[in-house]
Amino acid sequence: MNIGEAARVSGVNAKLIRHYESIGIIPKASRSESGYRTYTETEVHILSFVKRARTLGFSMKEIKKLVSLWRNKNRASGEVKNLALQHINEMEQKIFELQSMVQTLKHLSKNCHGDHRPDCPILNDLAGQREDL
Amino acid sequence: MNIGEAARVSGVNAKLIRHYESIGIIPKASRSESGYRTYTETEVHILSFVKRARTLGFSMKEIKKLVSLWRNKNRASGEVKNLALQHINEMEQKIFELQSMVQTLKHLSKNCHGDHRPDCPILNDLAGQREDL
DNA sequence: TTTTGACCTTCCAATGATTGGAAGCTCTAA
DNA sequence: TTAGAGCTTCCAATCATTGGAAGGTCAAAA
Repeated sequence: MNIGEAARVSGVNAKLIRHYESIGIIPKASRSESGYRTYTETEVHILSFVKRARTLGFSMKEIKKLVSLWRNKNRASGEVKNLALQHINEMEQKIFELQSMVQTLKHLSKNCHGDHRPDCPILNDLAGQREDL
Repeated sequence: MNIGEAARVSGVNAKLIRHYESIGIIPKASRSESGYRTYTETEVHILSFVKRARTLGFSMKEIKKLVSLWRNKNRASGEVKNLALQHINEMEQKIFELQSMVQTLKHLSKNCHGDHRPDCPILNDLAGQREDL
């Protein structure tokens, strides 16, 4: 299987597959006589694994760890769980921050006429003139 | 006021102030005889404005727009409001995505022993073996 | 007066994840 | 044989920020 087909099957585009290989996320692909990368089902499986982990918001650093844990038959589930729990915490923190920003901006927007008039509570806030919240 | 003091007052570090100047977010600072950047209250005010907008999650591109709207006395509030509303939508979308990831990962973690045993639902999911959700 | 140390300057590189393009080689089908 | 799709490598850009190196400037202490 060439890189193009591996990309189609795994859902990770060819450019990214080469990149993942270059930074050591996935093992180096074997090559055909002419130098083309060739992939087996196992390797495409790893690519799908990476794709899924990205969908779940893991960083490439974390994914590197997860892939190695997965490839290690004697892995302990504790390490994986810790990684997941830590990742959940980070995401929940991020959600909290975003919610706080949304709340502030919604409030400011509600009080902004949003027409041709120049007075704008949003700009006023940014300029340091806070209104009561 | 030198860049160091401007950084202290505005809360934007010196390195970043130079960077903001170089990409045109803030106007070029005037210089002392020896070439040091000098800042007035007005310029520090702009820096605080940028800082606050970053806190609210605006991109530098959006902030560039906001700064120019702010500096333009004849600005219409409509444009600012649209920018804010669009930004709110993007953040809410991001929150939704994060919440979905958290939900999935929490479920998988709950069913993971998290000990020395090798069986791990999190890895199983990543490897493509979805359990019922 | 010299020296120390804090502060300033510019420039270049790295981060993280991905995307883009250029230049060139290989394969397949017409 | 040639067109074009697919592959190769390498280098650069994105975004916002941080880091370091190499060197000039300023104020106060020795």
